[in-house]
Amino acid sequence: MLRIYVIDTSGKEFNILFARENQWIGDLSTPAVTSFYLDAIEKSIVYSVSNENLNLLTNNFSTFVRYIKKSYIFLQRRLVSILSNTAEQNYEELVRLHPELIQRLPQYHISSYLGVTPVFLSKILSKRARKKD
Amino acid sequence: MLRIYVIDTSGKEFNILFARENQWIGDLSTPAVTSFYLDAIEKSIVYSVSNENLNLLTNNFSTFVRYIKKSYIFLQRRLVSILSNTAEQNYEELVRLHPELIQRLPQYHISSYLGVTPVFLSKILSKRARKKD
DNA sequence: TATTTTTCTTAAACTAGTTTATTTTTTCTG
DNA sequence: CAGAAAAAATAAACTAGTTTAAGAAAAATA
Repeated sequence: MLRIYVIDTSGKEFNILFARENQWIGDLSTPAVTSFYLDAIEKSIVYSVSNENLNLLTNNFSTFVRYIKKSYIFLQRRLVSILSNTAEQNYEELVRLHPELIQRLPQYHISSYLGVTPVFLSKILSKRARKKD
Repeated sequence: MLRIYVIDTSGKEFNILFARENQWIGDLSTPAVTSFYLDAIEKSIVYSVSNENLNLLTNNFSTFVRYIKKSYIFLQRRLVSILSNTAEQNYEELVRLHPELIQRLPQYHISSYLGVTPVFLSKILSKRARKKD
């Protein structure tokens, strides 16, 4: 399992994207704009595509177009969620759409993905647990 | 000038993207996922591309790839800003990167873009004004 | 220009989320 | 399996952002 994250000016990390088996992950922006870091959360076998080969793909096939279109939609959806929902709602959505991530990732990676502190996610979870009684 | 926005479950609008003269705007997601609305903020002349023609572009040329790549990077950057900055910092960034939007749009469209209430943006502005004395 | 409508500001009480510190639980390592 | 290290929970004091409501300013319209 891999993740892409950024570090903001205050040194805090934010997870942007996770990748599981057989998934593509990458960053299309030029390094100048923002620094994205790629990190293996679990032991992984990774194949990489050189920039030249990526350009060949880009120019000749619609695979890349489909990939980036999908990524775009995913990102857009995430932006909308983060703009319009509370962290609690976003957590529920994550449980609903990607339960396997919650099983597999340590809590602090989830909180970083949701854009809240680990402490606050823990609060959300204990509230959730109380509710289920 | 155009905008694309969503309406969340509680009926609140969030601006996702603005388009000025000679810019492309659109939504790639299928209607099933989320409803995006397109709205002209000022009197505009708009040209549209049919889905079939868009597919032709997509398959044969790299124009579309460049466009979507750029959009993706823009969106990603916005997500990072919203995750890691306060609304005040995001406003300053908007002033720095897109001052023309601030001139041109009513304040409530800006606040909706930043993901805060108009009331809170007004607070930010008055604080800013006090600082400049 | 007077009037109506829309946008913006201000204030006060509230809720969501942060920070820091301490304790408990879980996981890793010898 | 004991001890160390890492992750998670809890609490308390704080800050960022919301909500509601009322008034002021600006823009549109007659």
